[in-house]
Amino acid sequence: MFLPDRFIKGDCPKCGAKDQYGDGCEVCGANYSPTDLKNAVSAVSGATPIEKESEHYFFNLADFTEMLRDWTTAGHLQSEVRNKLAEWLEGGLQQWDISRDAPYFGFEIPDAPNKYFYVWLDAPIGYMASFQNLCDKTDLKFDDFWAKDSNVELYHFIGKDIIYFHALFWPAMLSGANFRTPDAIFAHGFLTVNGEKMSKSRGTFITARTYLDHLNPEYLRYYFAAKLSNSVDDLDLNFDDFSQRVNSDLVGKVVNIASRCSGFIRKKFDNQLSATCVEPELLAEFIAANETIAESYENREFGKAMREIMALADKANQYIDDKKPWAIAKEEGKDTELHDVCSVAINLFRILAAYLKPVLPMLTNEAEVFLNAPLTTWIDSLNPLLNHKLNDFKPLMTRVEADKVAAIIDASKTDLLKN
RNA sequence: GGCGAUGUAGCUCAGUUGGUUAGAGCGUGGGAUUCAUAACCCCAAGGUCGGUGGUUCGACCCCACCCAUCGCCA
Repeated sequence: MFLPDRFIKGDCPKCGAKDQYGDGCEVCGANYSPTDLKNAVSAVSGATPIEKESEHYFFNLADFTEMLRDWTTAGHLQSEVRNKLAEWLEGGLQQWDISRDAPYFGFEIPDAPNKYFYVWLDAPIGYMASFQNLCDKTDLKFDDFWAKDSNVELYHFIGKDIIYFHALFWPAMLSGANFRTPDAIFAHGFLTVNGEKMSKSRGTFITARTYLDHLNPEYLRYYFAAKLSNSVDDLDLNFDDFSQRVNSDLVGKVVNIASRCSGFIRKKFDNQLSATCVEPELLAEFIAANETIAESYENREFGKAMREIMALADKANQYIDDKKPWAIAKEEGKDTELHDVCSVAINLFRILAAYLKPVLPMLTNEAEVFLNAPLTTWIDSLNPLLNHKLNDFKPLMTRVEADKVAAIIDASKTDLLKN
């Protein structure tokens, strides 16, 4: 394989320091070419590199300097990303080597035997190809989305390691080919596990498949949402925090609201909600929150959205605690009050379920069954369920169990041995 | 090595244009309660806001340098 400078290590040709990279010596500060290194080896395989002469194809990125300077500073990028790209632009854009010699994978370059397109040239084009494939099967029109004058919104969600390909080369490629450019590139950080990089040897390299074999995906969806912001910060999956957070927020708070009131509704009122809403102000407050929650979602401040929703869940539990339906139930002639209080709580739960739907579709489906009412729209006006028949409540979500988490880690270690 | 970021309570994270005693959730300790999947409610402890200088009447916030961590280097 082709070895970039830093994948070649060896002894400094000037001071003889060992284990130096191919571009410069960290001991004496000398700069040199990787071919000057003594006792050079591949940092990847340890093999001795050989020199080959090869013709390469280049993308003349510098031709797009002005276009990129405008595009990268026009609100399409996060500020951290913009700063990073400014570095490249200031240093002057170099030609981008877009060919690789066989053996390589992907697409062979036409009329250039044994030469292939560099993977990051064709990978984003694959987005368009996939979409064309979809267009072929539906009524969608490719040009409506990708033509220069398209006003459809186009976003890419990527990891921070591939920012350059999507925020620098990709807009230049699209521009050069006379296609529209993305409205925005959203970069996320990396996922760490228990504060460390995922490591196969430590058994912390966890695949989605392994996770799914043991735990409900909604746990992870919520945990990620609760910790995600619109920055490129890394995100840590801390299993202790994960279990506590999910159990506390989803089971202890949100589901608990329905759980603790549904029994009264079922036993005393045959699962029929009250015909009147006795707390219109409280419900209005919950509904008013839809604006800030929606704004947080829109801004990709998912953690903020989850905090806002959980604050409402706390408020709902406080309301129940304040009214004490279990005490009301023991008093003669207070059935109406009991009915009203529990019905308010169920309606509060419904609003929370609607807010959580983007993150927890399965839980929301279960809630819809229980509520016997669809949550197909964003709740932004007062429209409580009144005189409405519920289905019997059954546990909407069970707690994260410690042995399941341990099983994931064990399975991850076992998977490693198999490979 | 160059560059970009990150560093706030035991854990995970918020802190809007610098402005009184720095916040939340979880965890911990205490209390209350028993409707609820030992859940919920109330109270409390706990932080030299990575370090050192600087700017300012005033800095978690601005500047410089340093340390640690992460990433990128076509």
